[in-house]
Amino acid sequence: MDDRAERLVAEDFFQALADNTRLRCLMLVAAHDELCVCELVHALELSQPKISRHLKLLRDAGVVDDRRERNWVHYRIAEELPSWARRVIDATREANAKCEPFISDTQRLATMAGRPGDRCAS
Amino acid sequence: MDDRAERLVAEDFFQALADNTRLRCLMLVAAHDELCVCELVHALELSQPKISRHLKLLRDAGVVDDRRERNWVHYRIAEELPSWARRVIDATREANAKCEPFISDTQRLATMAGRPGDRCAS
DNA sequence: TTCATATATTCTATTTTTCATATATACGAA
DNA sequence: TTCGTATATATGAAAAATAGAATATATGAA
Repeated sequence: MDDRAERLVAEDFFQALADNTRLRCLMLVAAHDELCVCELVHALELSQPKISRHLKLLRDAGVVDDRRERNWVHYRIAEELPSWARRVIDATREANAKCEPFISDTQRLATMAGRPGDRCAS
Repeated sequence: MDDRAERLVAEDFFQALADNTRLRCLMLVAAHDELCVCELVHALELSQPKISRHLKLLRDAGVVDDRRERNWVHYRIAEELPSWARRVIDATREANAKCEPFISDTQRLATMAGRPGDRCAS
């Protein structure tokens, strides 16, 4: 009956960002257009179930979209994300990309071998 | 020994915003330069201890400053707040000011009688 | 079908957060 | 000092979030 998208509630959005694992995932995803779970697992050096659980929360909050391609599930910033929320993510990234743990996350991702698609380092 | 200000950690900042009571306080404070506790209690229609507890959390996170004047304690957005965090708050306010519960909060504040300083309605 | 890889989910314990209530403190006036 | 107003804190219970470990599902290849 009511198929319009729910509006993004600010409290829910900030709740989704209020965890370091989710923030680290989001910063990487925002910087790379699209990343799959195994890339995040490698970059953050955390267990796969932990990454997966937090990605689900981000997806349920409407912050990211997922796309399956063969065995991989690729995550990206949700297209439907309101522009204000997008601006929040961008401002956060600009200010924090040069701080830990985001520097190291980015570096580990960049040097990861065997990435899916054409995202290999060498 | 080390008197530099701690850098604002993104996770802590978003954690501070991840609660409706704190968001409602913050949206009002950001829109009004300075508000005291009793104004927030009136506008949000919540108990004084509850407001006070959440304001303390915002203050400890470095998001707001407080200033005592006679019996009243006035809260404002922290001067030291990094610009990226300020942009986050502004983007949130621009997008959400016309949504509930922020509309009603603003209205109740505007019609509140006996406000301190020269902030009376009539 | 079976296997291997990639990802998701369930379970249970632990930690963290939030709340209402009661009490305490700070300040100014009398 | 005592009172009244404004604000802060302490306590204990309830609710929510997070975690690791084990298990389940999905896809494609053999």
